Amino acid sequence: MIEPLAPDMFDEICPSDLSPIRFGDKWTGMVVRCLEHGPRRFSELRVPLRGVTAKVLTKSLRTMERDGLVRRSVAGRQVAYELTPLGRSMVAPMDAACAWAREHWDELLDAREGVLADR
Amino acid sequence: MIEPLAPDMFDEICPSDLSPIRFGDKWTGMVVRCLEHGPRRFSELRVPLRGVTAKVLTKSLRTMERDGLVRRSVAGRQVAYELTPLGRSMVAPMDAACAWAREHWDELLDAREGVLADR
DNA sequence: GTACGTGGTATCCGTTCGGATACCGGCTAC
DNA sequence: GTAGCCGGTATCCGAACGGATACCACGTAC
Repeated sequence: MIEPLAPDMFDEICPSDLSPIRFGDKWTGMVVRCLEHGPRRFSELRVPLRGVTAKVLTKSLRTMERDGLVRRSVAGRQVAYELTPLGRSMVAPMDAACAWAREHWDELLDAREGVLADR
Repeated sequence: MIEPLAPDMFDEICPSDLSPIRFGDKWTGMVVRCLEHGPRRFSELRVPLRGVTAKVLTKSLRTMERDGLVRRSVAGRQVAYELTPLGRSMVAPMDAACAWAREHWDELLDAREGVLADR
């Protein structure tokens, strides 16, 4: 999930992949979490989102902009991204999804481990 | 979204594609809705899920089974699928997601139309 | 026996996704 | 002037996704 379940929510081995619930593309959820408490610059987003390349992050942000989730603003030569009201409104269902994942963590894990054990 | 927003939730032009929130793969959400009120057979699932080919539906169901969302049971030569408790528990966050989509319908639509108008 | 329904599998295909790598113009610090 | 940061773009790539089509074994209805 998107909310910090592990000490580092953006950890490579962040188990959030286990949750079948996804918001937008691979990075959308994490971008929303990054912008939740205020605008961030492009390079500020890249730091917590370890491993994302500029191209992929750009594409995610452009899609989010198209969908009305973020607003891109150029001030001088600073580029900042911030959530729109619509983007901010997504935090609630995201929290619900995170709560569900946390609550059913063991079941999710068991299902996968059962499969792993089968091999 | 997955909940009936349009008269026919499984309509080809069902606007649920607009919602950025997805549960599992393309058909997972609709399968959950189909199984919400009891077990269904393979061919019973294919009817409301117009357009899904056997291969794709099978793959979705297998994945859902692997993830502990559905149980597949063979009785005689009847094959039935039903939600597990975990699968059933996904209905709540799905409802939350549907409520969000319904609530922000116009904004979602406006964002896309803005793009369409640009062309 | 033969046509049909059930619950699939096998093969092929085009598109999309996400990433790797290289490169770029504009500006700043030194 | 030249090295570096910022915010990207361009190109290429492999994997996954979703669909089309053909085929199949099994059982039943007629």
